[in-house]
Amino acid sequence: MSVTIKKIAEHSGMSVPSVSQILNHKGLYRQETRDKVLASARKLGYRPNAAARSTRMGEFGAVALLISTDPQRSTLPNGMLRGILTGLGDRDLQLQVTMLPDEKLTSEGFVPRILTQSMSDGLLINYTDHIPEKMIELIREHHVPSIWLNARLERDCVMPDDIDAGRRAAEHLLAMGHRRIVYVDYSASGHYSSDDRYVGYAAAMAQAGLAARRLGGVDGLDRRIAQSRALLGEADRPTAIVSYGGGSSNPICHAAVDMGLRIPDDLSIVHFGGRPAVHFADKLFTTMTVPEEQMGHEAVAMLTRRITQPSNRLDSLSITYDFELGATCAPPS
Amino acid sequence: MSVTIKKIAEHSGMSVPSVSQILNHKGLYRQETRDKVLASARKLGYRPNAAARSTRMGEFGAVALLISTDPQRSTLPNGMLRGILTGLGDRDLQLQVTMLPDEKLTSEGFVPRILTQSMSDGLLINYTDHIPEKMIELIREHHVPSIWLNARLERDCVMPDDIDAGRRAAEHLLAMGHRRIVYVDYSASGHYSSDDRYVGYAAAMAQAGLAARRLGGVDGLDRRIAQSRALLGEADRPTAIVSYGGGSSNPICHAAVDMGLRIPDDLSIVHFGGRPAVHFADKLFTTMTVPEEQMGHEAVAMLTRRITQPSNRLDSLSITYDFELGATCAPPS
DNA sequence: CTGAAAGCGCTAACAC
DNA sequence: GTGTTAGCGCTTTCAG
Repeated sequence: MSVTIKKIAEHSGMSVPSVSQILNHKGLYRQETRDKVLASARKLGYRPNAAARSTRMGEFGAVALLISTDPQRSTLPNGMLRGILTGLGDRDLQLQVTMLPDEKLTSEGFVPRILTQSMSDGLLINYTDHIPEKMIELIREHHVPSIWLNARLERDCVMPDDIDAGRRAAEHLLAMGHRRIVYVDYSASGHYSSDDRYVGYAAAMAQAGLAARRLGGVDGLDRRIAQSRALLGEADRPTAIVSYGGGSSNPICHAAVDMGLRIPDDLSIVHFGGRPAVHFADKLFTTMTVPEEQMGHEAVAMLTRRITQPSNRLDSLSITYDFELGATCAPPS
Repeated sequence: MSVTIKKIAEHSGMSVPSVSQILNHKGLYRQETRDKVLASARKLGYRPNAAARSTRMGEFGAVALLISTDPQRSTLPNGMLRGILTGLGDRDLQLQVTMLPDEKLTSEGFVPRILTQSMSDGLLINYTDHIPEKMIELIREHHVPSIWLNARLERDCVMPDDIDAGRRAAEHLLAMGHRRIVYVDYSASGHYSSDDRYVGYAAAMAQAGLAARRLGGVDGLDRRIAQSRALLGEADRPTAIVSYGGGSSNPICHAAVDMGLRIPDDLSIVHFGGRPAVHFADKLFTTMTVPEEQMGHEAVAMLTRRITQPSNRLDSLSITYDFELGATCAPPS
């Protein structure tokens, strides 16, 4: 059926090992013989069998990306995917993608094949949700080099620097002269970034001698708008918002517009988000942009280091956010 | 280094093939022996080597997903990924993801390994951009079962039914009593869906004895808003819009709000989009939702059929959009 | 310069 | 019931 080295050997009148050598640019063969073999290979449409090669070489030439099953949220940020794919491409590695069941739906004890078999040279684990303890144990036992993304671990982990980002977001507004700045977070994920961004924001506020304040914890768009409206209706209403993300900015913006407050003239907003940055009406949000692509890239770099030196655990890497200047911030009126 | 069947054989005092048989629940061995072998396997932490198994079996247990490199747009719709991943999971297949260079950046003639080597049992090709002719040729020559997504081919292809969706979007508005309905499309992708959605819309308009009208072809958010504003400022301004997608709805909505037109009271909008549906202010867009997950699922089903019966080319599959009733449509005032 | 021999980890067929 | 033999496609080593 398929074209093997053996067929090329027969076709070109050479031995199997010779063909292998020539196809891999090894050995000291006459140019004439090389050409003959290469011609046969091309003519027959030869494609090396990766599995056989892996078997022989003892490596797979592939790494796996484990993502959690989350019906709602974006499970695989495209920037990160791009970063990973280009990073792997440079090293001639393939990417295998597997969904990891999260804590809730692990009832039936399903374990993905990637953890029960040996089929990749390393693991990239995008830890956005709650992976069952059992899975984490399995990953440990697997003894395959692993790098975690978006987790908060001492070693072998790549994460965005949310504290720094929170601080810089607040500092941007403080530098413009804002004093009453509130942190709004309507996400309900429980991810550590929620707290970290607040911590950074609060640190900047403290340094400026100002009180920090955090809003959120309300479910449903209507109730979020109502809460935002209450905030903006206060006597000493805030002049600026640090918003956890798009889902938090929307209720705030809608409430503001509804109350006749203009953005950015009457209310400034900095928020966090992925690429590409989003708009509010015709205005680009001033955004602390998650360095997704770079995270993917760095994760691959770390993983390949761990693959070549399996014993060396690596210090985790914090990646700073990009700051994207939009049109949703102005000095307070 | 790693635990092989051979080590289990030594540890349990059995032969290599016997261990293999027992691990694969084959042969007629005594329960006692089975237990002995399984115990050894567990104790040593055995993980079957997938590459060796593939070599022996002549199949890879994996399919590849080819996506195009597009820095801007979402290259891998998450719904589709989910559909593919769950579909493959049911058949115990792995997913390999590869980026395919698009027409423009193929100058250097880079060919991904997935096309030069034999390393998957089939290909899923998400054809959103312009893949170089040379790549398509290579895919043909590869002789590996392939299914195309989002392309418009007679065979071996899964696509959403854009014509039907365009028609249904218009019909929804017509049924509410709208007569002046305009199709707005600010996408610049040149994807066939642009035209197909219009064709469906136009067909519904024609059937109602009304004139179809198409707006778009303008670049930059400001100019789009300006054009939208002009449209809504006309004497016989439209009372409803069928919008190609979020990027087209935004300028329209912004212009409407700015001109004091309320949505949906003064202007109704139906648009096309992925999941989850998006909001305009506090209102969910009435949306024709791309059946991403189902497309992924069906594509896998078709691909596995082609893998088991390689000669049988399959008729392409059109998948109907889901209709999601939002709050952006109302009868004309 | 080239080919014979050996082996990667695994499985199918067939002895005994 | 279990072990022997053979072989998947490929690469490495080494003899000639």
